[in-house]
Amino acid sequence: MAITAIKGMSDIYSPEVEVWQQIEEKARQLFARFGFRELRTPILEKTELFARSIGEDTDIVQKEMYTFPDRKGNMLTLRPEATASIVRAIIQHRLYNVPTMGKFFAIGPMFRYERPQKGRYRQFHQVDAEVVGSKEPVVDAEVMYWAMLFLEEIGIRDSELHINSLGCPECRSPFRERLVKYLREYEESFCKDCGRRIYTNPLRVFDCKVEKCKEIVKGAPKVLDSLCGECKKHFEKVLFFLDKTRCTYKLNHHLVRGLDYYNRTAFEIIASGLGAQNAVGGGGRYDGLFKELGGPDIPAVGFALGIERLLIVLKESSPQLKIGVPDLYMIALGEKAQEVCFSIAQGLRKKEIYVEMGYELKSLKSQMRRADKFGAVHVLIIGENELEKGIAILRNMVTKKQSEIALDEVENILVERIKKESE
RNA sequence: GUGGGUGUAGCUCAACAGGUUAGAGCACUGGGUUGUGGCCCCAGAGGCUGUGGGUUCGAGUCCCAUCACUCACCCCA
Repeated sequence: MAITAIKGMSDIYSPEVEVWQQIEEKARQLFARFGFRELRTPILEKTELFARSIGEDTDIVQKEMYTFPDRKGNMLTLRPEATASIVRAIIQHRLYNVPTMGKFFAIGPMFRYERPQKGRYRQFHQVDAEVVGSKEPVVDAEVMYWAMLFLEEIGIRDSELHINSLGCPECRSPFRERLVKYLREYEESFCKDCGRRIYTNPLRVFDCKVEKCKEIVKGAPKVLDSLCGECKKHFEKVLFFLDKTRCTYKLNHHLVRGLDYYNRTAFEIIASGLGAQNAVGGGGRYDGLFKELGGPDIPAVGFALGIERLLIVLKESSPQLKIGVPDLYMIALGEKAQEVCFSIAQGLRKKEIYVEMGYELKSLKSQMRRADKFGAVHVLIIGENELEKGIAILRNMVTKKQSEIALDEVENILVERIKKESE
């Protein structure tokens, strides 16, 4: 049995990889317009970092991390998300003191040990953004706007922005108590999972898919009604600025995030076609995380988009993009001709022209077929006859017109012609 | 970790209720007069039917196990 890739981890190759490149390129461009700087961190970190930031009791830490000892016995973990590493790096290098910084982005692989399914893989990739140093609601709105604009620019139109506020530690715990009290009254009626959730993570009961649970939850106290004055004001301003961006959004008081570090603003971007996982991205504010990780008390907001999920959504709507069509396809008939072809090809490539050539000395017919498969418009043919006359034949595959070009002028003429066409 | 579905050619799939050399389309290679592509025609190559057992005179087909893929649950991007 041949060796295959690890479960849940895939090879990305053409033509799909070109879509990846496009998405990444687009993200970089858009980040630049907003003043984000790239921050590349190692994909491996000390396990403790994730345990402390994501939360010891979360599923991610409990059962989804790729954790193993290195040769010295130190426990290491492949990052399951980007925020923790970025915050760690910012603290470590005191990047919060650099006045021109504060907006960071990262693009790269994340790892979670889960059973793969549609839109969920063990190695997956995220576009991640973090803004640190401001507690202002404008920032929350701007970050969400970035995400929505990005989706629009890569061609995803029918996505929904869901938003909620989780409050701060002060208003969250009284709310939690009230919620648990309410849920307990119906304890018997809940599904098995929710019965457990009441004690492990009561907020999660909100997004249970079981009908009877949904019914009960309708009457439950809402987070938004329990916010303290400050949190309420913050949330209202976030919505105010969001309105200014003309992004449409939905208040979703059932929205809960799975990581411990979130407070106040929480949001998710939902799109169809993803199967059971309907979120292409999500994020929120995490004002306490820096302090938690031993840094100064700095507020921050961020989010992540799953590239694989973006691709799934895109696949349904966008047409296949045409890629890699050579500017010129060169055909050589015979060894002598191949020698000439070879040097012309390299010369043209040096002048930034995409040249393909047939490396096998096959019949003209077979080489023409290959040229056609590449979709080449211009084909240059050199055989024994041409060599004798010191020329090459240039055929336009669309018009079917052929012309002769002197061999020693081939490079210049082609460069000129092809560059002119591509303008 | 739990449950369902599926494994036949590079890809998409056939093969009545077990029965001869396991087929088709697309893709691939060559050819249709000597050196000209697409369309069409002809030919060719390509499979230990995921793997290992079992039942049977006989297994792609039935049974068991195992692996892989896939979907869903838990949870998340």
